[in-house]
Amino acid sequence: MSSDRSRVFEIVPIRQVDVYREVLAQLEGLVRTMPAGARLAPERELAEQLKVSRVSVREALRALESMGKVEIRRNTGAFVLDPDGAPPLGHLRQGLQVDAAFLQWLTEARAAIEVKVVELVAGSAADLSAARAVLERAGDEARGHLGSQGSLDLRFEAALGRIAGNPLLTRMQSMVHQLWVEAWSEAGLAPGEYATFHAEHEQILAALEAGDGSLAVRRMAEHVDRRVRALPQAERAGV
Amino acid sequence: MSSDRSRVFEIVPIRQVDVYREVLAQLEGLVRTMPAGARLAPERELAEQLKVSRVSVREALRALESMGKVEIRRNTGAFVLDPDGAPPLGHLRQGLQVDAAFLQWLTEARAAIEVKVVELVAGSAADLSAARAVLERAGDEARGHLGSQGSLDLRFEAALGRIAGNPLLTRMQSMVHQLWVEAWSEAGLAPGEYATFHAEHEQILAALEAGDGSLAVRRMAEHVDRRVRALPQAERAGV
DNA sequence: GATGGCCTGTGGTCAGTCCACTTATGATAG
DNA sequence: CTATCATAAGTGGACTGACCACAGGCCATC
Repeated sequence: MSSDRSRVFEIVPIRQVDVYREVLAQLEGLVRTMPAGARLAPERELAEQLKVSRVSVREALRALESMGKVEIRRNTGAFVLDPDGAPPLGHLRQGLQVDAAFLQWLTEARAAIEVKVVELVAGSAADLSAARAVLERAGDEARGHLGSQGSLDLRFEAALGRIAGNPLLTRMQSMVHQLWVEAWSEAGLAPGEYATFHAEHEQILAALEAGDGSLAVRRMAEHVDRRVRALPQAERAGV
Repeated sequence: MSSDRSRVFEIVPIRQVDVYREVLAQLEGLVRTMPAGARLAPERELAEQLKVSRVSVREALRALESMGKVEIRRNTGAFVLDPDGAPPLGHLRQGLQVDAAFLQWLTEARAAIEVKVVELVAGSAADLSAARAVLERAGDEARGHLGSQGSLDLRFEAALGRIAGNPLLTRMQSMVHQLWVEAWSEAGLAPGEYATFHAEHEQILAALEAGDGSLAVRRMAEHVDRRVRALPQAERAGV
């Protein structure tokens, strides 16, 4: 063969690019430069600027949407979502049904996150007033109209998450919280009496405010763990 | 007006359903019943069965794809993905660039997960031989050709994750690991000498095998934490 | 048995069209 | 002047029908 010549003519595989992937990449970059809530250009305009068909733009937008990066509102446009908002859970939930085992797993995952959050907050000497405010307000709401019962429990912990100042952890916390709400409602179980949670939250925050980090960590661990033990026996069978 | 009649004819808002959403929901259900690796019906066929256009099917498939539930191979078909495989990270990474702060956050998140994993394994008296096997093999590979250096570190922990038996935690661990690999390579830093990691892993596993859970937990916490302290000074500035 | 051409199935892409709804505009009635 | 209600423009949702490029199997040829 002419293997000597192959030194001169470099043979290189031709990479096959999907148009919609290219569009997706560009739109991802575009979204990154835009503030949350901003509106993207209309599909037709994007298609024209990118010199592709509307179909390709739409497919890319669909992908962006299910990645949780934009929200597409009919007849209105595509809007950039807050990265710290509700995350997409499809992958985490895939193939898992809400039974007693799932609630157990979810509790363990939640414990992992929340305990770390408390640990970080304790070690940072950060301003706790935001958490204090949330806790007070949740208490008031619970004593008044007991409307939004379930999520009250999580708001305090979300506040701590923000204080911890770790966006990665905050987002993972947000996933777990969302799963938590969905799972308990799907299982048809009440998450429990908020009054109890409130007292426990109060103790956790008190420990943090007193500067006793390890006590706060221990209390949070117990706080989350108490949920599993409170599961009805009937549900435990369905593993 | 004839407000008295409105008692008889119940007026109810017409819910606006997006076809592609409906298709997505059905395909999600379909995928759930199929084993990983199985192939979905061709787009044209799905479209015909669902009585919708191919466009709508394609948009739903795009969404499924970016949710990490299926893989679409050109000219070949859509295949069901393993839920415990590589998860989509788009949302977690959105808006965050890989700098020293990010590596710090990532380490904290990883610590949260790994410590919980060890805790669960310690409390379950499960069979540790799989972890032992991975550890030995990684050691051999490291001593031989030092090809796949970085990920060796994570394989042992992934094995522990599987042993822990919490799919939710396993998937979150998988996300963190994938982020870890990407981040270190993007930052252009070597994750470190595997020999050191191996020794630490050995100690963790030894503690588990000896039944000393709290010691194993402590060692894993230190193991992960050591990474942050090892960050080059130059990188620390770029917060 | 190996090679190379051919056919079919399949995903990728496009242009063009129509529809339903949101929003803003502006005319009209009070 | 205010309030109300048609009207028109803008926009996402959906469909049709077509064409392309490639993977994989089939088959005749060498």
